[in-house]
Amino acid sequence: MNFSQVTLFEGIQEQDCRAMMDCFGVTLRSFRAGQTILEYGSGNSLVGILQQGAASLVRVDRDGNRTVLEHLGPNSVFGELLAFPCVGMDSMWVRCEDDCEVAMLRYDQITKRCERACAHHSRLVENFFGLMRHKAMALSERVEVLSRRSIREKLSAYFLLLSLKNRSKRFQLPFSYSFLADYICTDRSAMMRELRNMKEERLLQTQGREILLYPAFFQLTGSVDKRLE
Amino acid sequence: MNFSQVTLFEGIQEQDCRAMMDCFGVTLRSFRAGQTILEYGSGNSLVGILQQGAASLVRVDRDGNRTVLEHLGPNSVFGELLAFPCVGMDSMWVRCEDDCEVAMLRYDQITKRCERACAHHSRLVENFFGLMRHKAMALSERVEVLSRRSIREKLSAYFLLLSLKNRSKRFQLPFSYSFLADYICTDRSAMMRELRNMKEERLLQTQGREILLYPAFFQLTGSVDKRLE
DNA sequence: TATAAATTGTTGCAATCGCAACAAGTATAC
DNA sequence: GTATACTTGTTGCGATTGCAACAATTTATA
Repeated sequence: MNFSQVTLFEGIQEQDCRAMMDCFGVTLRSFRAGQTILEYGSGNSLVGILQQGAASLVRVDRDGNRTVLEHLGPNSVFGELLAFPCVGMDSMWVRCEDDCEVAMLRYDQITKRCERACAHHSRLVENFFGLMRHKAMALSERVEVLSRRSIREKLSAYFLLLSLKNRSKRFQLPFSYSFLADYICTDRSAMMRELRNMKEERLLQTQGREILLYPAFFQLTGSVDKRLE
Repeated sequence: MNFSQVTLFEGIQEQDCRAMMDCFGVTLRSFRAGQTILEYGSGNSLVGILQQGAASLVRVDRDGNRTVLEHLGPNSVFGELLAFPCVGMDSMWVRCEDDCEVAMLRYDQITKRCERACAHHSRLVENFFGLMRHKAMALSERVEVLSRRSIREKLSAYFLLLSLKNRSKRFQLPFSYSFLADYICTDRSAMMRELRNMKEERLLQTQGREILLYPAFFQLTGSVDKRLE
Protein backbone atom coordinates (compact mmCIF):
# COMPACT_ATOMS: atom_id res chain seq x y z
CA MET A 1 0.00 0.00 0.00
CA ASN A 2 2.20 2.85 1.10
CA PHE A 3 4.69 1.86 -1.51
CA SER A 4 6.92 4.77 -2.25
CA GLN A 5 6.00 4.54 -5.91
CA VAL A 6 9.45 4.27 -7.37
CA THR A 7 9.74 3.82 -11.10
CA LEU A 8 12.72 2.53 -13.03
CA PHE A 9 13.85 5.92 -14.31
CA GLU A 10 12.74 7.95 -11.29
CA GLY A 11 15.00 10.98 -10.82
CA ILE A 12 16.78 10.52 -14.10
CA GLN A 13 16.48 13.24 -16.72
CA GLU A 14 14.47 12.45 -19.81
CA GLN A 15 17.46 13.03 -22.08
CA ASP A 16 19.66 10.62 -20.09
CA CYS A 17 17.13 7.79 -20.21
CA ARG A 18 17.78 6.98 -23.85
CA ALA A 19 21.52 6.60 -23.25
CA MET A 20 20.97 4.53 -20.13
CA MET A 21 18.55 2.23 -21.87
CA ASP A 22 21.24 1.49 -24.42
CA CYS A 23 23.80 1.00 -21.68
CA PHE A 24 21.63 -1.45 -19.76
CA GLY A 25 20.18 -3.06 -22.83
CA VAL A 26 16.64 -2.12 -21.88
CA THR A 27 14.02 -2.68 -24.56
CA LEU A 28 10.47 -1.44 -24.47
CA ARG A 29 7.87 -3.86 -25.74
CA SER A 30 4.11 -3.70 -26.19
CA PHE A 31 1.75 -6.60 -25.70
CA ARG A 32 -1.93 -7.02 -26.38
CA ALA A 33 -4.41 -8.40 -23.86
CA GLY A 34 -4.11 -12.17 -23.72
CA GLN A 35 -0.58 -12.33 -25.06
CA THR A 36 2.19 -14.13 -23.20
CA ILE A 37 5.12 -11.99 -22.12
CA LEU A 38 7.36 -14.70 -20.72
CA GLU A 39 7.20 -18.45 -20.41
CA TYR A 40 9.00 -19.78 -17.35
CA GLY A 41 11.01 -22.96 -17.23
CA SER A 42 13.23 -22.28 -20.21
CA GLY A 43 16.08 -20.77 -18.23
CA ASN A 44 15.35 -17.33 -19.61
CA SER A 45 17.27 -14.67 -17.70
CA LEU A 46 15.15 -11.73 -18.85
CA VAL A 47 13.62 -9.49 -16.24
CA GLY A 48 10.53 -7.45 -17.04
CA ILE A 49 9.21 -4.30 -15.46
CA LEU A 50 5.57 -3.65 -16.18
CA GLN A 51 5.16 -0.01 -17.17
CA GLN A 52 1.50 -0.03 -18.01
CA GLY A 53 -1.41 -2.45 -17.81
CA ALA A 54 -1.96 -5.55 -15.70
CA ALA A 55 -0.61 -9.06 -16.07
CA SER A 56 -0.43 -12.20 -14.02
CA LEU A 57 1.92 -15.05 -13.35
CA VAL A 58 -0.17 -18.16 -13.93
CA ARG A 59 0.58 -21.80 -13.23
CA VAL A 60 -1.29 -24.74 -14.70
CA ASP A 61 -0.55 -28.09 -13.09
CA ARG A 62 -0.76 -31.50 -14.74
CA ASP A 63 -4.37 -31.90 -13.61
CA GLY A 64 -5.27 -28.67 -15.38
CA ASN A 65 -5.76 -26.63 -12.22
CA ARG A 66 -5.08 -22.99 -12.94
CA THR A 67 -3.50 -20.89 -10.21
CA VAL A 68 -2.76 -17.19 -10.23
CA LEU A 69 0.58 -17.00 -8.42
CA GLU A 70 1.08 -13.25 -8.77
CA HIS A 71 -1.00 -10.36 -9.97
CA LEU A 72 1.17 -7.68 -11.53
CA GLY A 73 0.46 -3.98 -11.91
CA PRO A 74 2.56 -0.99 -13.03
CA ASN A 75 6.12 -1.09 -11.66
CA SER A 76 5.92 -4.78 -10.88
CA VAL A 77 9.08 -6.73 -11.58
CA PHE A 78 8.98 -10.28 -12.86
CA GLY A 79 11.22 -12.90 -14.38
CA GLU A 80 12.26 -16.48 -13.96
CA LEU A 81 15.25 -15.44 -11.87
CA LEU A 82 12.91 -13.86 -9.35
CA ALA A 83 10.61 -16.84 -8.99
CA PHE A 84 10.87 -20.31 -7.65
CA PRO A 85 11.76 -22.68 -10.48
CA CYS A 86 8.71 -24.52 -11.69
CA VAL A 87 8.95 -28.19 -10.95
CA GLY A 88 7.26 -31.36 -12.12
CA MET A 89 4.72 -31.17 -14.87
CA ASP A 90 3.56 -27.66 -14.15
CA SER A 91 3.86 -24.86 -16.63
CA MET A 92 4.07 -21.17 -15.80
CA TRP A 93 3.89 -17.99 -17.77
CA VAL A 94 3.25 -14.27 -17.47
CA ARG A 95 0.13 -13.30 -19.38
CA CYS A 96 -1.32 -9.86 -20.08
CA GLU A 97 -4.76 -9.06 -18.78
CA ASP A 98 -4.88 -5.73 -20.59
CA ASP A 99 -2.69 -4.22 -23.26
CA CYS A 100 0.71 -3.81 -21.62
CA GLU A 101 3.92 -1.85 -21.92
CA VAL A 102 6.95 -3.70 -20.62
CA ALA A 103 10.59 -2.75 -20.12
CA MET A 104 12.84 -5.76 -20.46
CA LEU A 105 16.49 -6.34 -19.70
CA ARG A 106 18.89 -9.14 -18.92
CA TYR A 107 19.30 -9.72 -15.19
CA ASP A 108 23.08 -9.62 -15.23
CA GLN A 109 22.98 -6.18 -16.85
CA ILE A 110 21.56 -4.63 -13.71
CA THR A 111 24.60 -4.71 -11.48
CA LYS A 112 27.32 -4.99 -14.10
CA ARG A 113 30.10 -2.44 -13.87
CA CYS A 114 29.34 0.28 -16.37
CA GLU A 115 32.19 0.83 -18.84
CA ARG A 116 30.80 4.15 -19.99
CA ALA A 117 30.35 5.16 -16.35
CA CYS A 118 26.89 6.64 -16.80
CA ALA A 119 26.30 9.36 -14.30
CA HIS A 120 23.03 7.84 -13.26
CA HIS A 121 24.04 4.22 -13.18
CA SER A 122 23.86 3.88 -9.42
CA ARG A 123 20.61 5.80 -9.30
CA LEU A 124 19.04 3.23 -11.59
CA VAL A 125 20.31 0.39 -9.44
CA GLU A 126 18.76 2.14 -6.44
CA ASN A 127 15.49 2.54 -8.28
CA PHE A 128 15.54 -1.13 -9.15
CA PHE A 129 16.19 -1.78 -5.51
CA GLY A 130 12.98 0.06 -4.68
CA LEU A 131 11.13 -2.07 -7.20
CA MET A 132 12.48 -5.17 -5.51
CA ARG A 133 11.18 -3.93 -2.19
CA HIS A 134 7.82 -3.40 -3.88
CA LYS A 135 7.96 -6.99 -5.09
CA ALA A 136 8.88 -8.39 -1.67
CA MET A 137 5.87 -6.62 -0.23
CA ALA A 138 3.59 -7.85 -3.00
CA LEU A 139 4.71 -11.43 -2.44
CA SER A 140 4.37 -11.00 1.29
CA GLU A 141 0.82 -9.78 0.71
CA ARG A 142 0.27 -12.92 -1.33
CA VAL A 143 1.45 -15.11 1.55
CA GLU A 144 -0.77 -13.10 3.88
CA VAL A 145 -3.84 -14.19 1.92
CA LEU A 146 -2.82 -17.76 1.06
CA SER A 147 -1.78 -18.55 4.62
CA ARG A 148 -5.39 -18.19 5.80
CA ARG A 149 -7.03 -21.47 6.59
CA SER A 150 -10.54 -21.24 5.20
CA ILE A 151 -12.19 -19.74 2.14
CA ARG A 152 -13.91 -17.15 4.31
CA GLU A 153 -10.63 -16.11 5.91
CA LYS A 154 -8.91 -15.88 2.54
CA LEU A 155 -11.69 -13.76 1.12
CA SER A 156 -11.71 -11.58 4.23
CA ALA A 157 -7.96 -11.07 4.17
CA TYR A 158 -8.03 -10.12 0.50
CA PHE A 159 -11.04 -7.82 0.79
CA LEU A 160 -9.54 -6.07 3.81
CA LEU A 161 -6.37 -5.58 1.85
CA LEU A 162 -8.20 -4.09 -1.12
CA SER A 163 -10.18 -1.79 1.14
CA LEU A 164 -6.95 -0.56 2.78
CA LYS A 165 -5.36 0.07 -0.61
CA ASN A 166 -8.44 1.96 -1.69
CA ARG A 167 -8.85 3.73 1.64
CA SER A 168 -12.51 2.85 1.36
CA LYS A 169 -15.03 0.24 2.46
CA ARG A 170 -16.12 0.22 -1.15
CA PHE A 171 -13.84 -1.03 -3.89
CA GLN A 172 -13.69 -2.78 -7.22
CA LEU A 173 -12.42 -6.33 -7.70
CA PRO A 174 -9.49 -6.08 -10.11
CA PHE A 175 -10.61 -9.22 -11.96
CA SER A 176 -13.45 -11.70 -12.41
CA TYR A 177 -14.79 -13.98 -9.70
CA SER A 178 -13.50 -17.03 -11.57
CA PHE A 179 -10.10 -15.42 -11.54
CA LEU A 180 -10.47 -14.61 -7.84
CA ALA A 181 -11.03 -18.28 -7.09
CA ASP A 182 -7.77 -19.16 -8.84
CA TYR A 183 -6.10 -16.32 -6.98
CA ILE A 184 -7.09 -17.58 -3.54
CA CYS A 185 -6.54 -21.15 -4.69
CA THR A 186 -9.95 -22.64 -4.05
CA ASP A 187 -12.82 -24.10 -5.98
CA ARG A 188 -14.95 -21.43 -7.62
CA SER A 189 -18.30 -22.90 -6.66
CA ALA A 190 -17.20 -23.27 -3.04
CA MET A 191 -16.04 -19.67 -3.07
CA MET A 192 -19.34 -18.44 -4.51
CA ARG A 193 -21.20 -20.36 -1.83
CA GLU A 194 -19.10 -18.82 0.92
CA LEU A 195 -19.56 -15.38 -0.61
CA ARG A 196 -23.32 -15.92 -0.53
CA ASN A 197 -23.13 -16.94 3.13
CA MET A 198 -21.19 -13.77 3.93
CA LYS A 199 -23.81 -11.67 2.17
CA GLU A 200 -26.61 -13.43 4.06
CA GLU A 201 -24.80 -12.72 7.32
CA ARG A 202 -24.70 -9.04 6.35
CA LEU A 203 -20.93 -8.84 6.28
CA LEU A 204 -20.81 -7.34 2.83
CA GLN A 205 -22.71 -6.54 -0.30
CA THR A 206 -21.74 -6.94 -3.94
CA GLN A 207 -22.88 -5.38 -7.15
CA GLY A 208 -21.06 -6.91 -10.06
CA ARG A 209 -17.41 -6.53 -9.20
CA GLU A 210 -17.98 -3.71 -6.75
CA ILE A 211 -17.84 -4.79 -3.14
CA LEU A 212 -19.01 -2.91 -0.07
CA LEU A 213 -17.89 -4.05 3.37
CA TYR A 214 -20.35 -3.55 6.24
CA PRO A 215 -19.27 -2.56 9.77
CA ALA A 216 -19.94 -6.13 10.92
CA PHE A 217 -17.16 -7.24 8.58
CA PHE A 218 -14.63 -5.10 10.40
CA GLN A 219 -15.87 -6.23 13.78
CA LEU A 220 -15.49 -9.86 12.78
CA THR A 221 -11.99 -9.46 11.40
CA GLY A 222 -10.97 -7.31 14.34
CA SER A 223 -9.87 -4.50 12.07
CA VAL A 224 -10.78 -0.85 12.11
CA ASP A 225 -13.10 0.82 9.67
CA LYS A 226 -12.31 4.30 10.96
CA ARG A 227 -10.45 6.41 8.44
CA LEU A 228 -12.28 4.56 5.68
CA GLU A 229 -15.12 5.97 3.67
CA MET B 1 17.96 -23.14 -4.83
CA ASN B 2 20.75 -22.09 -7.14
CA PHE B 3 21.00 -18.83 -5.26
CA SER B 4 24.31 -17.22 -6.03
CA GLN B 5 25.10 -17.07 -2.34
CA VAL B 6 25.72 -13.37 -2.00
CA THR B 7 26.49 -12.05 1.44
CA LEU B 8 26.25 -8.46 2.60
CA PHE B 9 29.97 -7.73 2.51
CA GLU B 10 30.79 -10.02 -0.42
CA GLY B 11 33.77 -8.68 -2.34
CA ILE B 12 34.59 -6.02 0.22
CA GLN B 13 37.95 -6.18 1.99
CA GLU B 14 37.91 -7.09 5.66
CA GLN B 15 39.54 -3.78 6.63
CA ASP B 16 36.92 -1.75 4.77
CA CYS B 17 33.98 -3.50 6.40
CA ARG B 18 34.43 -1.78 9.72
CA ALA B 19 34.37 1.66 8.11
CA MET B 20 31.36 0.77 5.98
CA MET B 21 29.44 -0.58 8.93
CA ASP B 22 29.89 2.78 10.61
CA CYS B 23 28.89 4.58 7.45
CA PHE B 24 25.72 2.55 6.99
CA GLY B 25 24.97 2.33 10.67
CA VAL B 26 25.13 -1.45 10.66
CA THR B 27 25.11 -3.09 14.07
CA LEU B 28 25.80 -6.73 14.77
CA ARG B 29 23.61 -8.33 17.40
CA SER B 30 23.43 -11.78 18.93
CA PHE B 31 20.24 -13.52 20.00
CA ARG B 32 19.61 -16.71 21.85
CA ALA B 33 17.21 -19.43 20.72
CA GLY B 34 13.65 -18.37 21.48
CA GLN B 35 14.37 -14.67 21.64
CA THR B 36 12.44 -12.17 19.54
CA ILE B 37 14.48 -10.13 17.09
CA LEU B 38 11.77 -7.81 15.82
CA GLU B 39 8.12 -7.25 16.57
CA TYR B 40 6.13 -6.08 13.55
CA GLY B 41 3.35 -3.53 13.67
CA SER B 42 5.21 -0.80 15.48
CA GLY B 43 6.37 1.04 12.38
CA ASN B 44 9.93 -0.03 12.96
CA SER B 45 12.09 0.71 9.92
CA LEU B 46 14.94 -1.59 10.87
CA VAL B 47 16.04 -4.21 8.38
CA GLY B 48 17.82 -7.32 9.54
CA ILE B 49 20.13 -9.68 7.70
CA LEU B 50 20.52 -13.05 9.33
CA GLN B 51 24.21 -13.94 9.42
CA GLN B 52 23.99 -17.16 11.34
CA GLY B 53 21.29 -19.44 12.69
CA ALA B 54 17.64 -19.85 11.75
CA ALA B 55 14.61 -17.73 12.57
CA SER B 56 11.03 -17.44 11.49
CA LEU B 57 8.43 -14.79 10.88
CA VAL B 58 5.42 -15.93 12.86
CA ARG B 59 1.87 -14.63 12.95
CA VAL B 60 -0.67 -15.38 15.65
CA ASP B 61 -4.23 -14.38 14.83
CA ARG B 62 -6.95 -13.40 17.28
CA ASP B 63 -8.12 -17.04 17.48
CA GLY B 64 -4.65 -18.10 18.53
CA ASN B 65 -3.77 -19.82 15.25
CA ARG B 66 -0.05 -19.76 14.76
CA THR B 67 1.27 -19.45 11.23
CA VAL B 68 4.85 -19.54 10.04
CA LEU B 69 4.90 -16.93 7.30
CA GLU B 70 8.59 -17.15 6.49
CA HIS B 71 11.42 -19.41 7.47
CA LEU B 72 14.71 -17.54 7.52
CA GLY B 73 18.22 -18.90 7.12
CA PRO B 74 21.65 -17.27 6.71
CA ASN B 75 21.58 -14.26 4.36
CA SER B 76 17.82 -13.88 4.67
CA VAL B 77 16.61 -10.29 4.84
CA PHE B 78 13.67 -9.29 6.96
CA GLY B 79 11.96 -6.22 8.32
CA GLU B 80 8.59 -4.59 8.56
CA LEU B 81 9.29 -2.54 5.45
CA LEU B 82 9.69 -5.75 3.46
CA ALA B 83 6.47 -7.36 4.63
CA PHE B 84 2.83 -6.73 4.24
CA PRO B 85 1.59 -4.64 7.18
CA CYS B 86 -0.14 -6.81 9.73
CA VAL B 87 -3.79 -5.97 9.93
CA GLY B 88 -6.61 -6.59 12.34
CA MET B 89 -5.89 -8.27 15.61
CA ASP B 90 -2.96 -10.31 14.39
CA SER B 91 0.49 -10.01 15.82
CA MET B 92 3.72 -10.82 14.05
CA TRP B 93 7.30 -11.15 15.07
CA VAL B 94 10.63 -12.63 14.02
CA ARG B 95 11.76 -15.26 16.48
CA CYS B 96 15.02 -17.18 16.67
CA GLU B 97 14.95 -20.92 16.37
CA ASP B 98 18.63 -21.27 17.16
CA ASP B 99 21.16 -18.85 18.51
CA CYS B 100 21.45 -16.15 15.86
CA GLU B 101 23.81 -13.48 14.62
CA VAL B 102 22.03 -10.57 12.95
CA ALA B 103 23.23 -7.47 11.12
CA MET B 104 20.77 -4.62 11.50
CA LEU B 105 20.45 -1.27 9.82
CA ARG B 106 17.87 1.39 9.07
CA TYR B 107 16.20 0.91 5.70
CA ASP B 108 16.78 4.47 4.54
CA GLN B 109 20.52 4.06 5.13
CA ILE B 110 20.83 1.57 2.33
CA THR B 111 20.41 3.85 -0.64
CA LYS B 112 21.33 7.16 0.95
CA ARG B 113 24.01 9.16 -0.80
CA CYS B 114 27.25 8.54 1.01
CA GLU B 115 28.86 11.77 2.25
CA ARG B 116 32.17 10.07 2.86
CA ALA B 117 31.97 8.51 -0.59
CA CYS B 118 33.06 5.05 0.51
CA ALA B 119 34.79 3.27 -2.29
CA HIS B 120 32.60 0.23 -1.85
CA HIS B 121 29.30 1.92 -1.27
CA SER B 122 27.77 0.81 -4.55
CA ARG B 123 29.12 -2.69 -4.12
CA LEU B 124 27.25 -3.00 -0.87
CA VAL B 125 24.04 -1.79 -2.50
CA GLU B 126 24.56 -4.40 -5.21
CA ASN B 127 25.10 -7.08 -2.61
CA PHE B 128 21.95 -6.04 -0.87
CA PHE B 129 20.28 -6.24 -4.23
CA GLY B 130 21.34 -9.86 -4.48
CA LEU B 131 19.89 -10.51 -1.03
CA MET B 132 16.60 -9.01 -2.19
CA ARG B 133 16.57 -11.37 -5.12
CA HIS B 134 17.17 -14.19 -2.68
CA LYS B 135 14.20 -12.98 -0.67
CA ALA B 136 11.93 -12.71 -3.71
CA MET B 137 12.75 -16.30 -4.56
CA ALA B 138 12.17 -17.46 -1.00
CA LEU B 139 8.77 -15.78 -0.91
CA SER B 140 7.96 -17.18 -4.32
CA GLU B 141 8.83 -20.62 -3.01
CA ARG B 142 6.45 -19.95 -0.14
CA VAL B 143 3.65 -19.10 -2.58
CA GLU B 144 4.51 -22.24 -4.54
CA VAL B 145 3.71 -24.38 -1.51
CA LEU B 146 0.76 -22.44 -0.10
CA SER B 147 -0.98 -22.21 -3.47
CA ARG B 148 -1.47 -26.00 -3.51
CA ARG B 149 -5.02 -27.04 -2.85
CA SER B 150 -4.80 -30.02 -0.53
CA ILE B 151 -2.62 -31.10 2.36
CA ARG B 152 -1.11 -33.84 0.25
CA GLU B 153 -0.22 -31.40 -2.52
CA LYS B 154 1.28 -28.95 -0.05
CA LEU B 155 3.39 -31.65 1.57
CA SER B 156 4.44 -32.95 -1.84
CA ALA B 157 5.42 -29.51 -3.09
CA TYR B 158 7.46 -28.82 0.03
CA PHE B 159 9.16 -32.21 0.09
CA LEU B 160 10.02 -31.98 -3.59
CA LEU B 161 11.51 -28.59 -2.92
CA LEU B 162 13.62 -29.85 -0.03
CA SER B 163 14.81 -32.79 -2.08
CA LEU B 164 15.86 -30.45 -4.90
CA LYS B 165 17.73 -28.21 -2.48
CA ASN B 166 19.47 -31.23 -1.03
CA ARG B 167 20.01 -32.87 -4.41
CA SER B 168 18.81 -36.05 -2.78
CA LYS B 169 15.69 -38.16 -2.29
CA ARG B 170 16.67 -38.23 1.34
CA PHE B 171 16.65 -35.10 3.45
CA GLN B 172 16.09 -33.71 6.90
CA LEU B 173 13.06 -31.63 7.89
CA PRO B 174 14.42 -28.29 9.13
CA PHE B 175 11.90 -28.19 11.97
CA SER B 176 9.36 -30.23 13.93
CA TYR B 177 6.18 -31.70 12.46
CA SER B 178 4.06 -29.34 14.57
CA PHE B 179 6.01 -26.49 13.06
CA LEU B 180 5.56 -27.97 9.59
CA ALA B 181 1.80 -27.92 10.02
CA ASP B 182 1.93 -24.21 10.86
CA TYR B 183 4.23 -23.73 7.89
CA ILE B 184 1.85 -25.29 5.39
CA CYS B 185 -1.08 -23.68 7.20
CA THR B 186 -3.13 -26.73 8.07
CA ASP B 187 -4.23 -28.62 11.12
CA ARG B 188 -1.49 -30.76 12.57
CA SER B 189 -3.60 -33.87 13.12
CA ALA B 190 -4.96 -33.68 9.58
CA MET B 191 -1.42 -33.36 8.29
CA MET B 192 -0.23 -36.36 10.32
CA ARG B 193 -3.14 -38.39 8.96
CA GLU B 194 -2.25 -37.47 5.38
CA LEU B 195 1.40 -38.25 6.01
CA ARG B 196 0.37 -41.69 7.26
CA ASN B 197 -1.71 -42.23 4.13
CA MET B 198 1.26 -41.32 1.96
CA LYS B 199 3.45 -43.77 3.83
CA GLU B 200 0.85 -46.53 3.45
CA GLU B 201 0.72 -45.81 -0.27
CA ARG B 202 4.51 -46.27 -0.39
CA LEU B 203 5.20 -42.75 -1.56
CA LEU B 204 7.72 -42.07 1.15
CA GLN B 205 9.20 -43.20 4.42
CA THR B 206 10.12 -41.25 7.52
CA GLN B 207 12.44 -41.83 10.41
CA GLY B 208 12.17 -39.03 12.88
CA ARG B 209 12.71 -35.89 10.85
CA GLU B 210 14.50 -37.69 8.07
CA ILE B 211 12.37 -38.24 5.00
CA LEU B 212 13.03 -40.56 2.07
CA LEU B 213 11.01 -40.15 -1.11
CA TYR B 214 10.25 -43.33 -3.08
CA PRO B 215 10.22 -43.46 -6.91
CA ALA B 216 6.40 -43.61 -6.82
CA PHE B 217 6.44 -40.14 -5.26
CA PHE B 218 8.21 -38.68 -8.27
CA GLN B 219 5.92 -40.52 -10.67
CA LEU B 220 2.89 -39.11 -8.92
CA THR B 221 4.14 -35.54 -8.86
CA GLY B 222 5.37 -35.84 -12.43
CA SER B 223 8.87 -34.78 -11.46
CA VAL B 224 12.17 -36.44 -12.16
CA ASP B 225 14.24 -38.33 -9.64
CA LYS B 226 17.20 -38.69 -11.96
CA ARG B 227 20.21 -36.75 -10.79
CA LEU B 228 19.10 -37.35 -7.22
CA GLU B 229 20.74 -39.80 -4.86
C1' DT C 1 -25.76 -9.32 -35.87
C1' DA C 2 -25.00 -14.06 -35.10
C1' DT C 3 -22.15 -17.16 -32.75
C1' DA C 4 -18.83 -18.57 -29.66
C1' DA C 5 -16.56 -18.09 -25.37
C1' DA C 6 -16.35 -16.77 -20.81
C1' DT C 7 -18.58 -15.57 -16.47
C1' DT C 8 -21.87 -15.97 -12.85
C1' DG C 9 -24.87 -18.60 -10.06
C1' DT C 10 -26.62 -22.91 -8.18
C1' DT C 11 -27.03 -27.75 -6.31
C1' DG C 12 -26.25 -32.67 -4.43
C1' DC C 13 -22.96 -35.55 -2.90
C1' DA C 14 -18.65 -37.38 -1.51
C1' DA C 15 -14.07 -36.46 0.02
C1' DT C 16 -11.23 -33.90 2.79
C1' DC C 17 -10.26 -31.29 6.60
C1' DG C 18 -10.39 -29.02 11.27
C1' DC C 19 -11.43 -29.57 15.99
C1' DA C 20 -11.37 -31.58 20.50
C1' DA C 21 -9.52 -34.79 23.12
C1' DC C 22 -6.43 -37.97 24.68
C1' DA C 23 -2.03 -40.91 25.43
C1' DA C 24 2.72 -41.77 25.06
C1' DG C 25 7.19 -40.33 24.26
C1' DT C 26 11.12 -36.92 24.34
C1' DA C 27 13.59 -32.87 25.45
C1' DT C 28 14.44 -29.02 28.66
C1' DA C 29 14.70 -26.59 32.88
C1' DC C 30 15.11 -26.17 37.64
C1' DG D 1 16.27 -36.50 38.84
C1' DT D 2 11.97 -34.88 38.72
C1' DA D 3 8.72 -31.78 36.96
C1' DT D 4 7.26 -29.34 32.96
C1' DA D 5 6.83 -28.29 28.37
C1' DC D 6 6.79 -29.79 23.88
C1' DT D 7 6.36 -33.21 20.28
C1' DT D 8 4.40 -37.18 18.01
C1' DG D 9 0.65 -40.14 17.11
C1' DT D 10 -4.22 -41.30 17.07
C1' DT D 11 -9.46 -41.15 16.75
C1' DG D 12 -14.52 -39.79 16.07
C1' DC D 13 -17.33 -36.54 14.33
C1' DG D 14 -19.14 -32.56 12.28
C1' DA D 15 -18.03 -28.74 9.17
C1' DT D 16 -16.04 -27.26 5.15
C1' DT D 17 -14.63 -27.94 0.71
C1' DG D 18 -14.06 -29.87 -4.06
C1' DC D 19 -16.22 -31.96 -7.93
C1' DA D 20 -19.48 -32.61 -11.58
C1' DA D 21 -23.05 -30.88 -13.78
C1' DC D 22 -26.19 -27.64 -15.32
C1' DA D 23 -28.59 -23.09 -16.63
C1' DA D 24 -28.62 -18.20 -17.38
C1' DT D 25 -26.26 -14.25 -18.48
C1' DT D 26 -22.70 -11.30 -20.18
C1' DT D 27 -18.83 -10.40 -23.07
C1' DA D 28 -15.95 -11.11 -27.01
C1' DT D 29 -15.33 -12.43 -31.83
C1' DA D 30 -16.32 -13.44 -36.62
